[in-house]
Amino acid sequence: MPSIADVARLSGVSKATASRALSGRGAVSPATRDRVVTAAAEIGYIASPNAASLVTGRSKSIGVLIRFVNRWYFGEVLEGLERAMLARGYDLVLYNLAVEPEARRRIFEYYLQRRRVDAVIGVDVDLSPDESDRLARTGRPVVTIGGTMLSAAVRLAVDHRETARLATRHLLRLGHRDIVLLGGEEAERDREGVQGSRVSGFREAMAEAGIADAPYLPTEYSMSEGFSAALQLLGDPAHRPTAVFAACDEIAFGTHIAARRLGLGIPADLSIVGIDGHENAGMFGLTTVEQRPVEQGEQAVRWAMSLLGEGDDEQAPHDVDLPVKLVVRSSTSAPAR
Amino acid sequence: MPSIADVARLSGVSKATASRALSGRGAVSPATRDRVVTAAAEIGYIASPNAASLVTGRSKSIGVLIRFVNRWYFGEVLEGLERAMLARGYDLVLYNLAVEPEARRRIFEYYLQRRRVDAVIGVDVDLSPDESDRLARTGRPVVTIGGTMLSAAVRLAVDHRETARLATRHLLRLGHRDIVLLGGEEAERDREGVQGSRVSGFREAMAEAGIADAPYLPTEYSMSEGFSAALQLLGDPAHRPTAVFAACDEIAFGTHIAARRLGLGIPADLSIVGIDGHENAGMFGLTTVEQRPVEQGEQAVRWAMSLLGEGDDEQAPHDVDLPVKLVVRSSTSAPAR
DNA sequence: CGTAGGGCTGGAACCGGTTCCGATCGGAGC
DNA sequence: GCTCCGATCGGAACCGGTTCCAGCCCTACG
Repeated sequence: MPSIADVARLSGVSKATASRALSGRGAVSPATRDRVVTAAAEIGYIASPNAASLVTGRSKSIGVLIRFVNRWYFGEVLEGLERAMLARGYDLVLYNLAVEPEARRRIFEYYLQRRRVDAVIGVDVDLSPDESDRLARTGRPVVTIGGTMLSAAVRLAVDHRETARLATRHLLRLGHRDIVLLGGEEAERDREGVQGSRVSGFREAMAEAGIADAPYLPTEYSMSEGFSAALQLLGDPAHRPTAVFAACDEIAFGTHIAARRLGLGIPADLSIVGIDGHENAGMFGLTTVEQRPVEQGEQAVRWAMSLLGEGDDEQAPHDVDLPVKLVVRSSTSAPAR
Repeated sequence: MPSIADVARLSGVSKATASRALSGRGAVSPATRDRVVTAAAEIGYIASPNAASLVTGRSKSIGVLIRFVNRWYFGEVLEGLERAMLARGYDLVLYNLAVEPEARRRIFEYYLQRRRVDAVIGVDVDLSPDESDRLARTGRPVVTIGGTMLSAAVRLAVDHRETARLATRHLLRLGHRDIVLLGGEEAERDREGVQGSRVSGFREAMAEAGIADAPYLPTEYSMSEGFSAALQLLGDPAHRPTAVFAACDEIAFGTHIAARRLGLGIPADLSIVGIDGHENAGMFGLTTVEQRPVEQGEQAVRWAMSLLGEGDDEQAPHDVDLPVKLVVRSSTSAPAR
């Protein structure tokens, strides 16, 4: 492996000038810069970021703390993060928080402390005050997409409350009154304070329409859980709602399948609206409130770069509202009768 | 940030002894080791792997080259990789190959060359000879799960041909003769040479039963593509097969949904068998050949460690056959009539 | 009692970069 | 012609570890 000393020798300059020529910092005459650069190319020299990090304190890598790694939304965000980092010369170091508590502790007490990453990006993770504190003490800039991270300098988030209102109002406007929210897991209630949850957005919109305490069924964010919950909910014809608001598209898919299995036509007998903009939404003709997870990842990297002083000098804001968009397909219509 | 010099000073020894005491290499008296260790704990010292990597050449991180990051199988493997690396003190550096060619080139020509990772694990990636060569020249040990990587020292792979045979024979044994394979994308034919593809396993099993040139429909490995392909395949009652062998579970799900939409009962009018063991297989009652992607990831890390000399001294084999298992559920039965 | 040998330890070199500081040089300004 | 200044460059220190090597002490053995 060629080192910068080899480049220096080959181009007849000192290590110092070779470093300056290659990094672009400091004054070097155009002629010598040329010589150094061609020499480096000739022997295939590539600087070791590890060595550089010792003195600069920058390792050209970013840690990603992610809530899951194997769910649709997270895979998409990860794709965006990866792509954006790759374009800027940064490595992505992955820390999955969906592990047992002991392993999670090690992430905060050991991995994040060993000055390996220049910044941390969180993806929908909820940190305890202690974890947040430990993260803050590393002195690294922190960006987060959703979740609760007290130590984040920049927080990107979709307004869940508003998103839920959008979806709910769409159903209300079509004439539905008997709507059930599927989703809104227990845990989400804890996050209420931060941004407002999907549950409260749903209930607010319903309340505006004069319907108090609109019902919801806690469900995990997965197709199979949505399926079983929907089977239960829709099984009794006497108490069947005319519309289901699924807290994510995968729940909506499960609901869709359950409904058809029960012989219900969609949207004839049941309207369904989801949240996410999942790639399979089109296949189900699902009306949904789209978010753009890949772009969310890219944007998170943009702000992380800005915090690291590698950005386009835009001032990083503290809070960014991520856009969502209602996309109407064939799964919603006015209720029968 | 405390450095090893701080630890040394506090415990009254030299940097050299402190290093020996903490790393466990070299002779240190139990008494001084104790002093050093407690001093380190007291000031919260954590060694910088970057600094250590300079002299040891080991950075305590492993690069993961992955074909996709946002598909079920890959998310599962990633989970296993992450968990296993975390347990052993290694960082996971992610390189997603599902990027434009220019970015892909940079991964091989730049990122993998900057001696950041100690080893590379590939997940179902097909490397060009040039890419393989570049990877080999880094001198890093390489482990791969599936795919084609010439430079891999250890290759874990399910026997796709055998897997397809298993699934096909299951259908044949139930009495099906009219079976169509959904999947077997174009690209897979190129990989024929390596391990035998699902297509050829299917055809061989069919040929054993006296059916030559059994039909298959190239389809991308996704639910929505499976859905449209199945709609097309099953739409014409005159040429409808009695069973579909889906090359992956997501295609099987799509087929399932398409079949029911066409009013077909499963398994009454159509049997379906898939491959993967997807978490949603249970929901669809899908008969499938299970593989264990999380465990595959864990195993890949085990062998990488072994190649790095951190393993349990087992000799790393060159080829490992990953186990699969036929799980029969309600989506298959004898054909009607 | 002398010596060999082994256990422990510290000094110093080193890994591969970056950056501080001082030296050199050439040209502008007087 | 002399001074001054800025551009350019090299030497050396430094980042935070690891490891080579030499030296010390102590014990075992002849």
